[in-house]
Amino acid sequence: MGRTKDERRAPGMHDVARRAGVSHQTVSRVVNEMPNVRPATRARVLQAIADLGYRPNSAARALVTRRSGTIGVVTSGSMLWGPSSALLGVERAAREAGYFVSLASLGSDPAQVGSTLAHFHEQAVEGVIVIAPEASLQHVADPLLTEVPVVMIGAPPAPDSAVRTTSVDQEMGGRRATRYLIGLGHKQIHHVSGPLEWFDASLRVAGWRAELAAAGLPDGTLLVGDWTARSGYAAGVRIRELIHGRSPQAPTAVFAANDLMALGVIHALAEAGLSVPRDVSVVGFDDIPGADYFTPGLTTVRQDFEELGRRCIEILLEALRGEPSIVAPIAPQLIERASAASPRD
Amino acid sequence: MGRTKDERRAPGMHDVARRAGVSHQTVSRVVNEMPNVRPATRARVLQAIADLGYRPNSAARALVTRRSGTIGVVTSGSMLWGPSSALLGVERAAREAGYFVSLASLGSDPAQVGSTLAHFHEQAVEGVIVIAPEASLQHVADPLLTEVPVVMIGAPPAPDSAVRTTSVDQEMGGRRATRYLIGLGHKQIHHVSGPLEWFDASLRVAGWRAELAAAGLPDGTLLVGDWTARSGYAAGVRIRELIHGRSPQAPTAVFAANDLMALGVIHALAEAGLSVPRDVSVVGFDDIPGADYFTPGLTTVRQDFEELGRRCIEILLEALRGEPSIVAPIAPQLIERASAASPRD
DNA sequence: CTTTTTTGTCCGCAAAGTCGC
DNA sequence: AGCGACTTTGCGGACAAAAAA
Repeated sequence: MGRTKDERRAPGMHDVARRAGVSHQTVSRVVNEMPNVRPATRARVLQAIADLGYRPNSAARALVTRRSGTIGVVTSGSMLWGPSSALLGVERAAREAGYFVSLASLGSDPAQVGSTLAHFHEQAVEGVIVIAPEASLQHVADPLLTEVPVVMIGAPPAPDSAVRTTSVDQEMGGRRATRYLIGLGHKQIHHVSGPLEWFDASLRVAGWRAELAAAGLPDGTLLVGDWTARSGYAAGVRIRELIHGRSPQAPTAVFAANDLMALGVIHALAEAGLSVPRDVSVVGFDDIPGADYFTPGLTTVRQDFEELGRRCIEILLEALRGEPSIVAPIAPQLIERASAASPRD
Repeated sequence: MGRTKDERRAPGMHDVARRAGVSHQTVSRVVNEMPNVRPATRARVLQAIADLGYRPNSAARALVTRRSGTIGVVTSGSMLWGPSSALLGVERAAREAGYFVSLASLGSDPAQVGSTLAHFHEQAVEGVIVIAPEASLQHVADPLLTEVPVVMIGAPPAPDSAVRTTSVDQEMGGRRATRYLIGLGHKQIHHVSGPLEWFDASLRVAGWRAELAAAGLPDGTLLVGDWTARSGYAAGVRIRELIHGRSPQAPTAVFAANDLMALGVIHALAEAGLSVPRDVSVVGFDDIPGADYFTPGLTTVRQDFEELGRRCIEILLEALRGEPSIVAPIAPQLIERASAASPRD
């Protein structure tokens, strides 16, 4: 019921075979680029395929090969700049590799996690990529692990787990941002981090700490935010209070774990008459669109999500072939703009 | 080859049938909730399904039903806030409706369009949603139209085409922004638009014009940008020149077609010592994350993408059922913040 | 004994694999 | 080497057979 019956069915191998005067088997061989087909025959088949506009039916193929040709991508529900860019990169790379991409976003509801996996399982995805770098989600895909390889973006490598990972080197990002500020002469560098359950967040914290220690500087104050500009603003308010109170802990520079929070920090400082970078330097993370036109233009750390996506697929393919993967995290890049400068005193 | 052979195959209907002491057909009936199965039998089957952890094989089902249970979503390659939010909304709604979502992004390469559609065709998607509201892409999905319904987000309804559309009412958005500025007492209101090939862009222009006309105000100047902060900055530079030149066309307010461009405009103005909103009021569009912490907080027009996604799927389902759709565009909402105020003089 | 459930058999779907010629 | 016949995959549909009413 439903469909009009007169829609002529798409041609099948059989139709192609008849038209080319061969058996459907031979068509299969041609399509799958198997050897042992005479060039002349191959040409005839190819011609017939072109004539009929034949397209292999992926359902049938999936049925018999037990491979769906699709990979599942799980994203956390929040469409922040990072995750959505990573998604795009993954999609591109996947399609280039000839895979379909099935998307599923994750609500916070844990029941949804189960249904999402069931979803993928049902669809017989050949691999899963998780773009949800929260520690709490580290194991979302584990139930599928016995069946298909899982690659998780942004999670730390876990040698004991079969989950493969890849990421931009967040710690290095944190180090680069911090080192840059140190290089400018800053000695009190605070950090506004993301939620510490996010790997990215805690790694950036680690990088910040490590670099301070390496330079022999005292620890700065850690202010924990939640990636939003609002939380950055709240941190900024605390920072400006420290400064106005001439606290010994008043920073001359702030490293924010993403650009949105950096924006909030700058806003809070500006509101109190503090100028960036004259009074306080600020470095962000991500290089979101528009960061170059914040006031002032934001010095930040950029991640190459295209590359991340590509590498992610690469690793997944390696896993599918049963090969090991070389895991070299991607180096992020510091983008110098106007929000950081040498301290005044 | 490839897989280790000892992985025990997933149970099939047949296994379930044996375990429940019925035929595989009965299992099918239970699974598909067909009538004419005795409750006792149904229970036995259900039990067997649970015991074996049986999951219907979607490839086989797709093969025989000729329905894949997936819908294809095409997005333009740019992961701006709008499109990616819409994508998320669509995905949520689709999965709630029991569909898989297959994602394909579009490069600018027209050849890619073809391969994308082939991709979807191959996968036998049951419907396609296009999130690529550029006029140039209006017909990307046409080749598929004879086969499956297509819903296009943000395109104007085309009664002659089988493509269904839904959108946030962009013209109304443009009107609301403009009316708000008029209400504040502005008489020279310029507009920084997106590329006019984008429906959203030209509709916002239309709304701006219409509202100016309705208020009996002269046309403002139209500056065409490309959605980026950089282009907004360029427009801002022209605007500040007008103001400093005391041109009769100097605006007291600017309506930017997205927040990023508004950011650029503000940046250009601030650079020249012009204060927003004291010297010039600015209204944006989208309410991107962080817009509330721009300096000043950006007055903007917000679109409900969740709702958009939901409605999109709704329409697609209606199309699938052969029902007509009521197309009521979604009303966007003006968010008042600090970037617009009454003009000084 | 007829009618109405309920259940099972056979076939098709569109491709791929094995073997044999 | 180059090709075709037969079988397999997991599931749903049409119809028929069996069971219940």
